[in-house]
Amino acid sequence: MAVRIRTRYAPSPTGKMHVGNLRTALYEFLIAKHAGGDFMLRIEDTDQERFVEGATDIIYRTLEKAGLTHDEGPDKDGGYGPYVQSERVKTGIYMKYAKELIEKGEAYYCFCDKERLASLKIKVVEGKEISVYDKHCLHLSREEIEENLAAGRPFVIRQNNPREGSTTFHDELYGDITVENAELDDMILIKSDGYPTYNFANVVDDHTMNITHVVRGSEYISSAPKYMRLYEAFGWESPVYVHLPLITDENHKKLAKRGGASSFEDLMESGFVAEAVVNFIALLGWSPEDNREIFSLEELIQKFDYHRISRSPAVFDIVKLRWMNGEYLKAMDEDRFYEMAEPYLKKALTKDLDLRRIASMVKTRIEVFPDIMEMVDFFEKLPEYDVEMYTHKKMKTDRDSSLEVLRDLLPILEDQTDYSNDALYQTLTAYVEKKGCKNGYVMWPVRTALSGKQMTPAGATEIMEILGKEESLARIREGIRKLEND
RNA sequence: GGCUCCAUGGUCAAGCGGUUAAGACAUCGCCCUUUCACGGCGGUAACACGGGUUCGAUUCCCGUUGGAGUCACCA
Repeated sequence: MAVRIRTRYAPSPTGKMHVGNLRTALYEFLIAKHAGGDFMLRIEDTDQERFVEGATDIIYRTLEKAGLTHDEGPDKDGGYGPYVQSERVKTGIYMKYAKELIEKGEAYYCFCDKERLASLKIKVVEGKEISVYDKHCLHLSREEIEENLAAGRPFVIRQNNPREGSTTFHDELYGDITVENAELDDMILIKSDGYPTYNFANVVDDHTMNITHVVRGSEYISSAPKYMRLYEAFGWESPVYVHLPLITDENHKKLAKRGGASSFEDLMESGFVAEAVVNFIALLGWSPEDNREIFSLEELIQKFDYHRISRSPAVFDIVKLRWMNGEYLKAMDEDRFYEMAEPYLKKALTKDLDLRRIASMVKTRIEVFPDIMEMVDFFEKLPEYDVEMYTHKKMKTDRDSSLEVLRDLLPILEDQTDYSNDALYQTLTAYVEKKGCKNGYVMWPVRTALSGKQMTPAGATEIMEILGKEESLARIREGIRKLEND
């Protein structure tokens, strides 16, 4: 009988969700959904000091926006609750299991104070300090322990790891990883405030919540052997572990927890669409069998095979994300695109213009929404520009030729009454024909005078139609003046 | 520094003993065009190094080098 796959995303509410966390959540979601299993959300808030008000909401919002709907969580009871560790603490579950370990001799009370612990620290290199606990309190007699406890002295509970032998843990991607037990520090299971540490709570919760696949960043790989010691001590079966390669910045360093634009929220604010970001991070560390790159969430669920996850770290390349976002924008339906583009259009344009039309012109030319502003601002006001812009080698234009063309065209355009795109196009091409030159020879200077830009979302005549006769003529006159004064 | 992991173009990556070593982004060039963009076509660019194993290594093993992660009463 097949075991139902259960994965969990277990963030700690300490701020924004960076893309590494999001990818972990995505993969857990994908692994579960690919197999028709359950994806649950568990909030790991055992560190009250780092707890950030509102961070839990960010997690909910991000997951929702990314489409990673959880089957169980604080807001969706699936029978394994509570799903928030600070609430689980109240049930006494962690202390119960810690004491079970003490009974078995696999853990022990430790009453060492900060000073003693600090004295254990060794300086390594570049000011780095490490400390390995010396099992001092392991040797306390039963009477001493009782006495300390009765006196209300603060204590922690430590894991009692052997110093001989070695421990091997298996990772689905990295294979067997073996370390000497002497390397295993007696990590703290229960803190002096009564809360469990991340490591301990993780093991207890994953087991009691029936998690089958634990997916987490590879920064946790070095603590995994200690987990095996815990599973062994409890006599529990270990879930499948899948450690994910790191996502790094351009300097190949682990993405900072609150790095600049590396959080999902920041990316949204920068004008990316959620689907594109999800698609992009899915491909950071995983690749499908074929060469496709654009995937909807549904398609990812169908195609995702976690055995194809890479083992080497990946650089978060915002340039490629931008490209992919552009692909999503091009494929987006007009209504949704307009809805999302509107705020940017309104910020750049206060005149009474056909924003819907401008939006569709801009749609295939931008990568992220804020690109719109710079692309359309010339409709509002002719920007300062250099006369050098009239010179273009491929169009075979220069300042003199442009001046000539604009001078010729001015009276013609003054007489023109129909300022529709079609009519204007006819007028200009008629002039081109008379002159016996290429379209660009005429269009380039006209468009330059109208926009003051190298790049516009539309051609010369369409810009004129949108600008209207009066404004168009004013800009052409301005162009002539500029060229004359040069 | 100890331990662990990683190593194909600038970046993401396919490859899982025999290939002209894919593809994408970026970059460059050409074409198209009412400029740019879009689109189309093409170019430059990679198996870190040294030993093995093998008839044959990008691929398997070892070492070197390089990079990263980790070594908290943080997760």
